[in-house]
Amino acid sequence: MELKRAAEGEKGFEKVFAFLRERLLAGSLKPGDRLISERELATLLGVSRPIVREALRALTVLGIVEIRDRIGTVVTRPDVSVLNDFFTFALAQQADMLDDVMQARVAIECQAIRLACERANIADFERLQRTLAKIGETIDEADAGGMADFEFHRAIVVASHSETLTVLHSSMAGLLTHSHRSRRELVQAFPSMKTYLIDDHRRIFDTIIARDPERADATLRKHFAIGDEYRRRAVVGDIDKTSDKTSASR
Amino acid sequence: MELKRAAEGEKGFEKVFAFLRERLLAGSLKPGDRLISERELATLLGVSRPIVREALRALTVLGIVEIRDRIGTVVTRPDVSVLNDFFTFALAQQADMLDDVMQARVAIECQAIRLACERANIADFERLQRTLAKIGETIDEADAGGMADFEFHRAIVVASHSETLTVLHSSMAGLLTHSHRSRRELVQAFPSMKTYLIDDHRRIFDTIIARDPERADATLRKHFAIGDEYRRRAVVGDIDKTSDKTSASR
DNA sequence: GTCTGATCTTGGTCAGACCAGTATGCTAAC
DNA sequence: GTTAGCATACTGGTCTGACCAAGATCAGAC
Repeated sequence: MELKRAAEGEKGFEKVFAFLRERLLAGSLKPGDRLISERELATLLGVSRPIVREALRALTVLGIVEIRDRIGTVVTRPDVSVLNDFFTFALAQQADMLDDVMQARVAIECQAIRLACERANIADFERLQRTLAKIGETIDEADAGGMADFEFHRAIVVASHSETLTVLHSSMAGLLTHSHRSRRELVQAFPSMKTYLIDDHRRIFDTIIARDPERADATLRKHFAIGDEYRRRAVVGDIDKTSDKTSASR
Repeated sequence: MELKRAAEGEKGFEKVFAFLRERLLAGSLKPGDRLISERELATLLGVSRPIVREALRALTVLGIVEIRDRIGTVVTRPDVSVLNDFFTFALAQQADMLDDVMQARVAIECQAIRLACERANIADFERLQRTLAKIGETIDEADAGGMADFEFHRAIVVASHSETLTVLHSSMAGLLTHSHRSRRELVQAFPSMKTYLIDDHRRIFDTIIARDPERADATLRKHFAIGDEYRRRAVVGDIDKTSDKTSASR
């Protein structure tokens, strides 16, 4: 009695969701397809329209389907925003997870740069070149600089031509931009950092151009390690001249 | 009559969802908290109950909230299953994504093993030891063997003591178990694989014991590469003696 | 003090209705 | 014959009000 999985014992929402999931997974519903109307779906499955809407809304947040006002519901290509939403919520409730996410970010990027070495094309190189130049131009600006930094790293991931890696990386973007920005705020504190930021990114770029996965990975990893070191030094109070900067943004 | 169209431009579902998201992200709604009833929420936000249910259902599939029948809606700790669902759907519609996910898996695990070298404790070592032994014991069984293989790799990630990495890794678990299993089916085809499976995992284990991140990463990476190679060879028809095995499971 | 049952509340669901635009087809004008 | 125009049948978006089943609660009986 407790498990009525046998028949169509599922009730309401589950029934509709299962019905749609089945078609989706089986492939009889492919991206671009238009679902039958909510009303039809309701009568077809013997449930009310609000229930159907619940199921459709569920699929919407999963990025599988898109409800278009007055048009209909269409199957979409799986979207990134789901992971984005999830991480946003998940991290909001566990702030200590930020350091953890950084680790995941390192993981993603190091793998991405390996793939980038193999798969990057001219367009990717150009994008990397552009973003690299941007880093040099915005070296003295916290916001723009942080953005440029992020764009460069994103370009690496994009160059991996891996949808999954890109998705994972961008889903952490929101959290990472902050770290990029705060790193830039340290530039004024550590003059040496200016060199580090420019040269290091340049070195990373070179490894991709050279298509040397091992060296790319190692260089990128070192890049992160040095960044950590700077941040650590800042935390322990190695800064004196720009204490206003750091305190202001915290 | 149309109250609040002016203020909160969002309509219906968006309004409720935004309202809840705000509280969730701000932290005023923490895991374990019970939300106000659907009816109250409806009147509070000036929408109908079905709309509120849509929003709650959306949060449910995101694993942020749990609707308990006749009890209420409570905030839960973000769950991995969302990612699982997502990948399942995403994969069904883009089969080529599997290879992509494998790359992400490699990324996660290689980062995890590095952390594991630093952070693994006695309990982690014991778990690794246990799962390693299991691999040897179940070397001739496809199902149990695949499971043991997976458990070992999971133990590595767990030993990294990184929540995020663990979450990401297990979210791909559903897909990976299949790959683990199919790999095991190749054991009969390639006698040499038996050695590969046992010795290679042993080597990986040793690197963690030695707390040598670089070697661990490299060894694990090579492990995956060899696995890929076996799979590639199987695909191109390098198997002759056990064609029944492979055709049966496909 | 404990047990029991009525009542309140909660989620789960339904039916029917209205609105606002879209899509379509049919008519009427050119 | 072609096309401009409009009526109509859709679609999603939403609301109202209602009923059910079962957990939660508390008053009253024992």
